Amino acid sequence: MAHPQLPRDEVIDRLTAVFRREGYEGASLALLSEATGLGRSSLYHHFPRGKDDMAEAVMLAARDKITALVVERLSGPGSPRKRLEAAVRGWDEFYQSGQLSCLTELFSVGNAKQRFQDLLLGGITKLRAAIAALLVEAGLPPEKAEKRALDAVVAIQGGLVVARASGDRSIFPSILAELPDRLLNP
Amino acid sequence: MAHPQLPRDEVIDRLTAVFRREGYEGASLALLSEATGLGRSSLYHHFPRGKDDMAEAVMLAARDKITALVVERLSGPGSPRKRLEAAVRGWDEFYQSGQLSCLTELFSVGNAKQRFQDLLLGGITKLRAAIAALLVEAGLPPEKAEKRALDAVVAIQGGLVVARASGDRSIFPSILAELPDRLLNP
DNA sequence: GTCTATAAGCAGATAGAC
DNA sequence: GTCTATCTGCTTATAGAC
Repeated sequence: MAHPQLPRDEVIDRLTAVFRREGYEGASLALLSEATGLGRSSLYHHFPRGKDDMAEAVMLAARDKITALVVERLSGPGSPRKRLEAAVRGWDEFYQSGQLSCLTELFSVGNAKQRFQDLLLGGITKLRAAIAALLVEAGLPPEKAEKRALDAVVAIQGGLVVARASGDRSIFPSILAELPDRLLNP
Repeated sequence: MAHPQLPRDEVIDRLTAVFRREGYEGASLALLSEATGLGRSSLYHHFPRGKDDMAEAVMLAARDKITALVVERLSGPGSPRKRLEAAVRGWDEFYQSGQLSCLTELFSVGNAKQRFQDLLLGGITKLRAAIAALLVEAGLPPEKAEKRALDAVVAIQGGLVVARASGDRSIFPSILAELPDRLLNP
């Protein structure tokens, strides 16, 4: 493999798959190298500070993706229910129906926690805010909207954990399907 | 430290703390040795297959603890609400109000996943069954009871993830506090 | 049951050729 | 932009003294 010129986005996608499967500590340079088809030194060329830089790039790309697939749909045009349903499809796509684990989870353990806590907190905060704003617009009192927004984030994260630990692929889609009614119910 | 004769249960508690903080891959023998005050070789004396054996002992001890603190309380004497409230106190104690992460989460990633998936699945299944049985006894139709039992497990796991990622200590206790009403409501 | 010493291998990381 | 070769330190694991 001489000059494959794999585009950066594709490289980051493959790195993301490894971090999701193995966790931060488990994602060794050997695995990351194998997944991308790049030698270690090539990885260091693209990510000078090594694994740290790769993890950061993965986190930023995930944030952008969840912003496009979920957050922007929540605050886009259309009725609150339609927007919520669009966001639900976005979550399903982002987590591939629960088969993929969440980086939030994996990057909040051990060494990775200290480095990425700010990013994690920011991501969760924005997501909660976008859901709450939609629910207020749908007519819920602000306090109730905040509470349900947190419930939604908790249900999604918990759904991913339980789905993975149970090996049951139906759990996550079923949680997502119930989300609109559960949130919008008066 | 010559012959401290630390009881096995205490050793396992200290190992548990490391696995919870660092994850399976992040829990190195150096950290495990430091936490227990035992040299590497002493650890191998107690756990001949090394880290694998330690992790297994930690998982089995956690299963026993959650059985005593939660599952047995759910199926114990008293009204369903009282039993549920007792179980909620058990969860709070087991997770120290959400400050501790769940082994379910940490052991369902990478290498650890293959080795411990059976244990994880068994634990979640028993917990779901115990909650569902209590809800049926409280008058809910079986299907609804099953669904709410899953919701409860999801809320707890998700609450731990979100609490840790947010660094907000109030989230987990607040989820626990709402659980009885949320589950028993007709 | 604990310790010291050590082995063998893999981790992350770097230098320099092409 | 990729490669090969190499380095240092840490990883798991074992042998054997006390």
